[in-house]
Amino acid sequence: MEETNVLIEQRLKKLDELRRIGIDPYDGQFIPDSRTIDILSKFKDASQEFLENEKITVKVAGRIIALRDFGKAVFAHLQDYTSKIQLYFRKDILNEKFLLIKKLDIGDIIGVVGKVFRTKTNELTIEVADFLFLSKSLRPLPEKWHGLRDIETRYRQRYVDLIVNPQVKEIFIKRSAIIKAIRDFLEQNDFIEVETPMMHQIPGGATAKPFLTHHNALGIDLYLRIAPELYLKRLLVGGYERVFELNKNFRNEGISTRHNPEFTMLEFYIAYRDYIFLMTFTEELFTYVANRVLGTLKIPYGEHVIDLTPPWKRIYMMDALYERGLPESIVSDQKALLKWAKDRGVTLENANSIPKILDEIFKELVEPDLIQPTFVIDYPVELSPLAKKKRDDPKFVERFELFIASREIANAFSELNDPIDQKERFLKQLEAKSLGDEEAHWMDDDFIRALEYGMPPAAGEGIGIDRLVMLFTNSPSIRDVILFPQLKPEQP
RNA sequence: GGGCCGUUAGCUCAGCUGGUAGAGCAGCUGACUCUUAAUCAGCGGGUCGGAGGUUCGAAUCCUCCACGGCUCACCA
Repeated sequence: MEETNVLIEQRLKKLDELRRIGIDPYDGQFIPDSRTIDILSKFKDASQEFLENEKITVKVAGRIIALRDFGKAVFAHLQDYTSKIQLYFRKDILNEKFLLIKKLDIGDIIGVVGKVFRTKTNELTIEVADFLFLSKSLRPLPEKWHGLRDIETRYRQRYVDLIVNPQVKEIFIKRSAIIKAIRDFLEQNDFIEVETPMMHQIPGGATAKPFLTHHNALGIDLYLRIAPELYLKRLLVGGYERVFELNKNFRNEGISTRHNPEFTMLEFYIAYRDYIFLMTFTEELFTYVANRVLGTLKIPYGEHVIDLTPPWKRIYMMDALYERGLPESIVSDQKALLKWAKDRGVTLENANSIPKILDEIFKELVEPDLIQPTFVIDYPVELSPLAKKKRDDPKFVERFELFIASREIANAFSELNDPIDQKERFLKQLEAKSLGDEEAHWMDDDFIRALEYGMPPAAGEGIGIDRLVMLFTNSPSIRDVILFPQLKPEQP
């Protein structure tokens, strides 16, 4: 990027002038002893008299974000990771070093040594006794009131967004806290965290289109994983009874406010439990995280207030459909079902079977109303090739999806551990694949082999972490909770 | 992929039915030792997203393209 403009040239000139008098503004060594937020809170109530007597000297480092020049005195604001504090430079204190302030720009990173005092307007300020260039900024920052608004620039140059939009920085701090809380909760419940392959020879564990890559030395194609599920279940076979993995999945599909091609997923598996157990466990997990990160169970999201107080609503998928007026008498009559759905404006492009039609009806007529946390229970077996069938109704599986604010946040089921049933389900998926269903599951012979050694009965769940963070930070787009969302290249 | 909207100075934005580009902030020069949207005086800064077209004349109208946003479709 060879772009130059007057502003950059002026800064390059200052850099050159500094170097000519023997100052390399990238070569500074400085270890701060205070963070701005600690100074501000420690002396929050200290009077100017007290500060005058105590002569408290601090060392802080950070970025200059405002400069006000008065000739023989200069005010500035310095921002570090925690907050920002005012600096006061005086010619009669800094003497010849005061001239260096002419080379200082908004955006520069400096280290400062000085005394804490209060200005006439009562603002805690550092009277600078000495300062050091730590990094010269060559590009101008966005202006101070409007900041950086342009969404494209905010995503492409997130570093600038983070410098000038403090609320953006807060979101990612919160994201980190959420993930830490999840890990702590699972570890308190005797789970261990594992890492399974991200490069799969057979992409499995979800219905989705994978990314394809190639390993040169092995001479084979590999797929970026669409889910870790089948590997985590192999670990159940191996004897781990509580495992989780919290990391990226990759799906070669559309990008939207709810989809990024790489996204973060929590999957966890627990032996000797079923999906009913997981509903309560999920309520506990969410309330633990919400209490720790937000300090409340009532969280604002868009125009709604989501109440995470358990127990959450539970409804059978089919009952939800009947509640919307679907006549029970037509659910096994594909033609009648199609007509009923079409009459209500449901789009049915790929719905070529009864379960898929039901799924479409559900998405269009039920999901939008699922604002408060709701477990939707028991799905048609065809939609869930890795879940255990219901004992009393083999057309359905023991599965729930958790919806909050009309979004699917979690998906869980009692895991299918019957190798013969699993093999048949895979064969059915292969059939669908041969009929053109690009996203049907692949046969995974090694996974069948693992099940043949015996997998304990278990329950497993996946939680979309990005969507969870969206919910907890009141963010309308997934790009607001992913530091570097995927975009098309800038230059063609 | 479809529809709608957007792209003008480093940033935030004006720019009417077509007449050759503006403001604020930021920057530069100068004044100013308690300001905080500092103030005052002066100055510089543009491939108007790109390419074609219409026109005497295009930031403005038309076409195509690129990128982005929202939305629908697709999709956990």
